[in-house]
Formats: sequence, C-alpha cells, structure tokens
Amino acid sequence: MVTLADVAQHAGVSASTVSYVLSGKRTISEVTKRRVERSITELGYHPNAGARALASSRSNIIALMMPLRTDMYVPVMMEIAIAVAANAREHGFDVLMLTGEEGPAAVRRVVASGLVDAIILMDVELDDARLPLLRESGRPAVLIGLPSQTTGFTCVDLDFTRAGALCVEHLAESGHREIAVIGEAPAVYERKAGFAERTIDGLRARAQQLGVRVLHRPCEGTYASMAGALGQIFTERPDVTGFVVQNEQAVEPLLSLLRQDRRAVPEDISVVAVCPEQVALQGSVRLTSVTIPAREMARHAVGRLIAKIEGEADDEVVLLAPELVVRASSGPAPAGG
Amino acid sequence: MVTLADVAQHAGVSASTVSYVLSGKRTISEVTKRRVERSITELGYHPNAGARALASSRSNIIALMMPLRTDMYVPVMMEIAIAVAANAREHGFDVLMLTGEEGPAAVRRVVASGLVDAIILMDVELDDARLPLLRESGRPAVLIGLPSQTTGFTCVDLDFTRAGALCVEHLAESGHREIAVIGEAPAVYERKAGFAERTIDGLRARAQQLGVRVLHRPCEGTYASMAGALGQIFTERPDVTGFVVQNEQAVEPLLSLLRQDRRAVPEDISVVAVCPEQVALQGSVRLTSVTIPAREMARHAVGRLIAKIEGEADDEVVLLAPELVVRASSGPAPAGG
DNA sequence: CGATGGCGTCGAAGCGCTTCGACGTTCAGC
DNA sequence: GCTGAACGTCGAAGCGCTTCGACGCCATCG
Repeated sequence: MVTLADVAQHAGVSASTVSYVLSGKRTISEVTKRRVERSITELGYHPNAGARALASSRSNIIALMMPLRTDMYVPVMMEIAIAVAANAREHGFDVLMLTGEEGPAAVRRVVASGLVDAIILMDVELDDARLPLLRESGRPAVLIGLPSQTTGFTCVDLDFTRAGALCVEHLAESGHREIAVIGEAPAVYERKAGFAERTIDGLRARAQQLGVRVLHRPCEGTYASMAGALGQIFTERPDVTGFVVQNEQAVEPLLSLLRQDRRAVPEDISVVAVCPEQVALQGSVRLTSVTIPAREMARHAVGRLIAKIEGEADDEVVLLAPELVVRASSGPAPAGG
Repeated sequence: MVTLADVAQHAGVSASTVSYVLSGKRTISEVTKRRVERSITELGYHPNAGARALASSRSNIIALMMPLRTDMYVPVMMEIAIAVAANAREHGFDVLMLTGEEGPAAVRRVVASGLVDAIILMDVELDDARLPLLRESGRPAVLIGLPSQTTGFTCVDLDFTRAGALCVEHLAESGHREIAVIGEAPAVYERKAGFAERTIDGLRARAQQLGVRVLHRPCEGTYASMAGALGQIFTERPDVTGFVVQNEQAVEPLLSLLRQDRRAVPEDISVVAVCPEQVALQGSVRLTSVTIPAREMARHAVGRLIAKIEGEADDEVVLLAPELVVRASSGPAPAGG
C-alpha cells in the first residue's frame, strides 16, 4: 500500500504539500506540483478513502435509495440509477445502492455513520416514511418524485400534470372527442405515488377545456387485466377513439388486443403513451408518446445534490417540461365516429 | 456527532471496552456489555464508517459492477442488483454501484483506495478486460458469468449448457422433430458473453442425440427483426413446430407474429423460453420456460464473496442447475407434421 | 500456599489523511 | 532600503476507531 507519506518522501516534499497538490486548496508552484504528480503516477498512489473520509468528514459517496417496491416500472428505475451513478462519477462521487428492503432506517444508518454525504430518494410517495428521518438528519437530499410536503428538500420530477394535458391536446387536435385512459395498477394509486394522480388531473382539466370526454380505468399491465378493462371501456363508451396509456406494461397488451379486435392503429384508434423512449420505440408500433426523461432527471438530481453538498444551492422543486413526440400510433379521428 | 469516546464516558468504561463490546473480539462481562449497550442506544451512537475503515482496513462495502452495456437484459440485471444489495446487507455489507461507463479502471480505483473490500462483476464476457486488473488487485471477487479463464475467481452462473439441453428434451419428448432457436441479438455474440453460445451448444448436442433438427437465428428483439427471422425460418424449414427463445425481448414479438400468422400456440407451435420467471408469467401466454434464477445467483455470489473476505473459501465455479417449468406455451407436436 | 492462567479491562499507539498556523522568501510600493 | 503582503512549504495536531500488550483479579492446581 502506497501512502501519502511514501509519495512525499519520493518527491522530496512534506506530506501536507502532497495533500495540497491533490486538493488544490493552497497554491503550489508548478515545479513542485509536477514533481509530486510524477511521484504519484510512478508509485501508483491512490488516496485511502477511509482516511480521507475521517480527516475531512466527507466520504464522497452519495446514497441512492431504491423504491420500497421493486416490482414497479423497472426499466425507468434502472435507467435513472445508472444515470445517477454516471453523473455522480463526473463530480467525483460514488453511489451506494440502498434497497427498499432495509426500510426507512437505512437512511439514518448511512447518514449517522458518515458513510454518505447526501441522499437521493427514488420514487418518493406522497407521504413518504423516509422523509422525516431525512429531515432530521440534516443532510442534503434530493427526491425524485413529489411528496405532499417538500419543505427542506429539492425535488426533481417530470411535470406529469402537463404531461397529461399534452396527451389530450394532441388527441383533441386530431379530432378525438372520446378518450380512455389506461391507468397504473391500483396498487400504485393506493400507495399514493402522486405522479399517477397528477397525470390524470392534468389530463382531465385540459379535457374539460377542450370538450373531450374522458374515461379512466386502472390496469395491472397483464393481458387478462387489459382485456377486462378494454371490454368495460368499449361497452361503456363505444365511441372511444383515443387511448392514453400511463402504465407502460399495458402498452403491448393493448395493441395486441386491439389488433385481435380488428381495430386498426392509428386508423380507427389512436394511442398515446407516457413512457421511456425505449419502450415507445421497441414495440410492435412506434408509439406517439410523452417521454419520461430518466437520464435528464438523474442529471438534475445529481447536479442539485452536489451543489447542496458544496453549500451553494437552496431547496427547490424542479419540474421537467414534458415533450410529446408524434409517431405511428396516433392520427386523425375516424370520420363520423 | 456522538463518538466512541462519548459512549465510553457515559458508560464509565474505556473506549477500547466499547469497541470490544461492538466487535465481540474479546470477552466482556455481561454487566459491562449491558451498560455499554444502554449508553449506545441512549446517546444514539453510530460508529463512524471512515474511522472504522481506516483503523481496520475494512470498509464493509462491496462493489457491484454493472455490465459494460446497459441496454441489455435490463430486468435480470436489475433483479440481480437488488438481490445482491439485500443479501449484502444481511452480512453487514453495503453495495457500491459501478457503471460500465467508467471502464475497467473503476476496478483499480475502488480497490486501490480501499473503498471496497471485494467486487462482484456482472455479465462477465469471455475475455473480459476487467479480469486482469482484478487479478492483480488481489481482492476477493466473484464473477456472474463464465469467462474463458476462471483461475483466481469464483464464478456463479446458470448452467446454460444444461438449460439448452433441457429445452430440446422437453420439445423432443412432446414429439417435436424440427425446432428453431431465436437467439440473442448479434451484438451479444460479438461481445462473447459466453452464455449465448453455451446454450446453443448444449441444445445442439442434445438435439443430435435425440434426432432433432435445429435451426438457429439471432434476433434483435424488435418486431421488425423478429418478422424477418420468422420469415426465413418458415421458408427454410416449413416443418418447424418448436421454438426456443433465448432473447427475452423477442418473446412477445414472436407470439404476436405467430398469432397474426394463424399459427396457434401451443396447438400448432410450441414455444420454450429461457428467461426470468416474471417474463414467463406476464406475457400474453404463460410461457413454458427455463427460469434464470437471478435472486439465487445473487445469493450465491454474495455468500461466496463474504466467505472469501473472511478468508474461508476457495475459488470455484458454481453452475446453478436450471429447471424447466411447463406452462401454457408448449404441448404435443401436431400429428403428421 | 505460591505458581499458573484465564478473564475483563485499560492505555496507548497507530491507521492515512486534512488542515491550521507558522515560517521563510520574494517582490512591489514608497 | 525598509515594510508588508502574497506565495510556497512545512510541522504537528487531530479525525474516530481498532488492536496489541499489559495489568489486576480471582479461581485452580500441585
């Protein structure tokens, strides 16, 4: 194990000088700096993380806490997690992965032990049990999602209200007057993740302004549950020509069932989804969709978090503006519906 | 910040005594132990991770390195990652998430800095660039996957050779004589992940013994690429009655296209997939499948890794025995094929 | 009854780093 | 030519913990 002292000796300077070369916290002459840097590479020196954390009270690690339920919207979560890690590295931070399984107490553990400098919470619920602990810890934190009480935290999320509105707008512009919303699984509403309701709220509000009728049905995302929902929808509202799909798992079942039902997409039925871009592109039909910008959310989250660690940022709520991309699954409403 | 010294003073003992109570490395009387433990909870003491790592040269963190490509078999990876984290916690370890993006050098960084005690590598390629670095680091490591050179490492993987064999066996038993294999995307073969070839090898070998003809076609997992492959297959081998799907993303496209093609599953065509259980259960047809046991792989990986950290394990190759579960997508070959 | 040894506890020496104050040097300003 | 700031470097004091050797004590044994 090569230590700071070894480097110092090899370069013929004191240990503190080496430390200052590394941190840049004091001015060091070009010559000395170069000499030290050469010694560092020659000896293959890597600063000891533990010692550094102890002396500086900074670990340069941030915790990323996964959703409490791991069965939900897996692809988005994974994408965010990877992007968070990549972004954190760019700022010199590593990422500690916390599962929901350990429960809210994990927050206290990693913070109180100084293991992490800050925390990112994914998939925050409206009244999340982790928030009080986080608040009391006093550590910088960024939430992905929007709880009911945001004071003390920076929150990053997609503007789902606007996303919902965008979907109706697009359908209304194409002449659709009756639309159905394939919602998230009932469990998602029960645990009050917030985003599902916000989407619906935005959608309904805009629909009313535009004179569009809306029918909302939650859906598990399986073929069976989709078939059930679809049956109900067409019985109750035979004139539905537009679908908005919130639950990304329900997309393929819906398309497949419509096909079986001899309803052509987009000629008879238009479909708009709220989902990651990948999902919109890889299915049987290229979907008109509002993209969930996982990478961008991660970038914002990490950016703000680092700023807070450096002490140069306030709490704020960042709602990313959604964008609707028209692809092959939507078109003009059939004439004379 | 409450420190060891605070606890010691509060309990009226020396710091080392508190430390020994915590670690159990020396005998402490019941009375003292209880007194110390009370002080700990009363003061809300959490040992400082940095100090502990420095003094003991153990961080109690293991690194989990993601695949270099993040676009592949996302659900399995996610499942393994979560399970690794959960298992690690049970042993008192945390998990540091390393993305492929940082490249093989990440291995050196986290090991040389003492940030982590050991490493788990996911999705190891046959000739993986990270292995030499890992070997030279001398740290305990477990690979998920099977490289060409395993010396010095413990490897955990599904026995894909056997998995391939199981698929043919099942189809052969039901009377199928001509089968097609929907393989992984060409990119997977190019990067030599190994598991894809092993599956095919096992499958072909067993097919030969059983007198079954096999046609193998790689597939991207999109509808377009699946449609292309399917066309080729039925042109070249009109009598194919059984399909083995390696690429889990190709499952739905295949089923959907067969449906369009008026080929009933399982009456006309039997489909067997190699995929996680979740995928087998949630599609339009409950799939006969060989399960990829993500959680079990994670459990083994973490178990062996911890054993190696404690210095009580040798290198070994653990190939988990695959199991085929018959569901609704396979049945007897149609008479008079 | 003194030697022996296990048990329970303590003190002190680090682990490798950061950071603060101090100490030359050099150079501009008057 | 003297003062004082700015610059570049060093020494030393920790950061909070683990761990080694030592020490007293009591029970055990010959």
